[in-house]
Amino acid sequence: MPNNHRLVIDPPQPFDFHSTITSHGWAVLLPNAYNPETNSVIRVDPLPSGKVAHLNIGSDAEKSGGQITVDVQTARPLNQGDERFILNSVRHMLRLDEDYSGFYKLCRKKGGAWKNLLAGKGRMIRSPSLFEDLVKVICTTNIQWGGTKRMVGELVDVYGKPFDPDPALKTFPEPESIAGDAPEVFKTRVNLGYRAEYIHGLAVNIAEGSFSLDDLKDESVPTAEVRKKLKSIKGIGDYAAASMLMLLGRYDEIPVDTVFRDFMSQNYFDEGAFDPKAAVEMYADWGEWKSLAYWFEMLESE
DNA sequence: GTCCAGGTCGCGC
DNA sequence: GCGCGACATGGA
Repeated sequence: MPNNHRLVIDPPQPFDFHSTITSHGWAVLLPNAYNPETNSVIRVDPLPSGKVAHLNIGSDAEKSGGQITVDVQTARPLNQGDERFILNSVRHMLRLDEDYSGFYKLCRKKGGAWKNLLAGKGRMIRSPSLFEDLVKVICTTNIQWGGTKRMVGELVDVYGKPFDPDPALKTFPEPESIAGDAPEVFKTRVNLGYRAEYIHGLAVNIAEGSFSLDDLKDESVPTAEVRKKLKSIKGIGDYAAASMLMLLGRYDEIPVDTVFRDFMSQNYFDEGAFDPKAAVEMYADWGEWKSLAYWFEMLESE
């Protein structure tokens, strides 16, 4: 008999739940799933106690600003440590502790459509763990979105921990789980193409402790150093590093990829005249908020 | 069948 | 520091 438990979080103000979970594709990359009817994100996660939990992260209010609800389902009752872990995890995913006042200040100054962001937009959903975000970002390079979903889905299916009441639902793999297979075996169990050795290598390095994710999370470390550390990971180049920096809450660098090229070409350049340096330069006055400004300008224009 | 994707690597200059 | 081909895989 599964155990159900509801956790409630009061978000900071302003806060737009729907904008946060739909701010990019992460909400539909396994183990995440988006339920448009309830406007919630579902996901399965391992807990410190060893249990596996099914989370339904939603917001009770129709409008932004409402309480965040986390409906947790587990095979056996949660203990306090698990509960705290889930709350921290959701806070991290939704970036409830990130300060956007500097960004909003610039939006107010710019006026016009930028004011639409003041109602609590600007948050981009991320994964509970940096390993998951790194793997997912690597899986967005040199491939279409459908391919990203397939590869991430295979990883979850083969290396994730099943959720007892419904074993088809699985967690995102721990580095140890992937590192437990030899690289040759890993390659045959999931079809990741040339990315297989990048992801397996990263998992091994993290599992062995030779690559520390804590350095990346350290807010006192200058962005240039974090960037360098990110780029030392095989498979993480300029675009992926800039994307990871965004997920880490550092917005000084714009990820230049086909999405950026297409958006900028269409809106700011004559046919075929796109110039990446000039395009990036257009966001110079956003200072430490450049990539966030670009991203939400693009979302708002859709 | 052929092309190529939310790029990156490793090489040669 | 810059240009360029190779890169696995499966969907378009």
